[in-house]
Amino acid sequence: MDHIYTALAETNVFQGLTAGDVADLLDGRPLRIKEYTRDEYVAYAGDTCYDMLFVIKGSVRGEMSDFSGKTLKIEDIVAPRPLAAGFVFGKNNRFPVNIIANESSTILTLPRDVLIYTLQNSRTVLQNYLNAISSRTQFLSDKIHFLSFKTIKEKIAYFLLNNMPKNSPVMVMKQTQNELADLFGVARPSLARAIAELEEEGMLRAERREITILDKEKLNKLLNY
Amino acid sequence: MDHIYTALAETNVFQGLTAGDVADLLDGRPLRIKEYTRDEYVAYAGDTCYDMLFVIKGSVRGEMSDFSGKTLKIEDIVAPRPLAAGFVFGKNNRFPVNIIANESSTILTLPRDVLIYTLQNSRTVLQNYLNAISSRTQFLSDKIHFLSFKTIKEKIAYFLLNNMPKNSPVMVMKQTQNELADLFGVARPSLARAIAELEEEGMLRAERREITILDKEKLNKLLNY
DNA sequence: TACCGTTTGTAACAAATGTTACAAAATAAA
DNA sequence: TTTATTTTGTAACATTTGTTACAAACGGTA
Repeated sequence: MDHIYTALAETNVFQGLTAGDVADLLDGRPLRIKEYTRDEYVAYAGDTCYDMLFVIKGSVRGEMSDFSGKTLKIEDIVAPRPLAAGFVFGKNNRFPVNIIANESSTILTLPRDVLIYTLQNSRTVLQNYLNAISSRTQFLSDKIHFLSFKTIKEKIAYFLLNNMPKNSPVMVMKQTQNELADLFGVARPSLARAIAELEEEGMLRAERREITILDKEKLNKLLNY
Repeated sequence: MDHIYTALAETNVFQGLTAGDVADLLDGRPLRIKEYTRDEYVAYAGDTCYDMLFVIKGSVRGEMSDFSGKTLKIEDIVAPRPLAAGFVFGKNNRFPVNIIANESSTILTLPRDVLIYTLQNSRTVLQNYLNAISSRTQFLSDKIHFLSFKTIKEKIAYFLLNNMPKNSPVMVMKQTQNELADLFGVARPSLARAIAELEEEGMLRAERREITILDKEKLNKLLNY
């Protein structure tokens, strides 16, 4: 069991506690541990989420699927990390995605009751847990804000204004144009064209990954309809 | 103070407790109560959110604003309701929107410490709070899923399949086409055209607010690229 | 250096959506 | 009922984005 507690202590939910602290907190509580082989389903989208899951070993992926089966999008979750922390409670506490093992993996199941017990008995874990799901809310909230921009130019403006270094108008992109296009949910040539247009309009100068902001005010105005 | 506790007991976070229970829980804790007049700012977007707020009386609105000021979108929050529950904790615990009073309103401030104390001392409140922010996560998650559909037809298909009555293929829309178009983030005539096309393709029959699903399978397929 | 795979810039054309406008139908009000 | 207002259906046209294709520029490697 020791390696389990050690792995848990490394997750964001138990950070600040030692493996020993975790062992004391959870000692005697009904935990389930299960091994999964490659491509085995850990949970199905729509399943009610009664327990909090932790990836103790290996990695799993979340696949968003739809009304008749085929997969859409993927997120990888590598040990040690909690899984679907935001879906244990709430009105519609169901997995939003299929969870599938990428390799042989170990999943720890922490029943909801045990989680509540733990949250009430460790102020640290409570804080961590609240931070974890709140961060998720904030991340999603930002994402929606971003998605609410209609045109590609607006998305670029928002992205640049948020990621620009503070001192200099020059920034070097970490991503390729292809990765950016995926992030924006647009086609790569469309992104290139939009950048070229912003360039023509004098707002920036772009040369491969290096972008220089020339007119910050004008970029701002793009975002205010 | 009594009416304060009564109002709190009516919020989702304190549901299941009587006003007396709430009074006992919070007795002696440092709560701040402040009155706001119409159009007064309660909080600015970007402000760090140290406390949990409750609208005790009146109503406020959240306005999303951008890099140079003008407002974009609005959500109304009517008493009694908590405000920004998901933004008290987390990495980026800042208000995502400006909060402005719609009328003369009363706001109760519950400092983060008091909130944590309360969560640890009332299992009911802990459960309620977790449910509240988890529901928010789930709501946002659904919203993103919805926004991830590219075409208007896909959005319609998703909306119909999710809101259709279980027994009958006929549904009567609660919203006008205009409201639906806003919800989908598209122009109203574009929505009407998309509905007409789905009709031509034999998936449904639409007559004003009454929509009959004719080919559920075909609608499904739209969502799987 | 020469070679090869990746990334970027660009163009022509197709598809989807927005914009504007207007008339018919439904609904509400007088 | 008549009248006014809202909602819906539709069309023509503009704008934006996607698709496909290809060449130039870049980066790594033999």
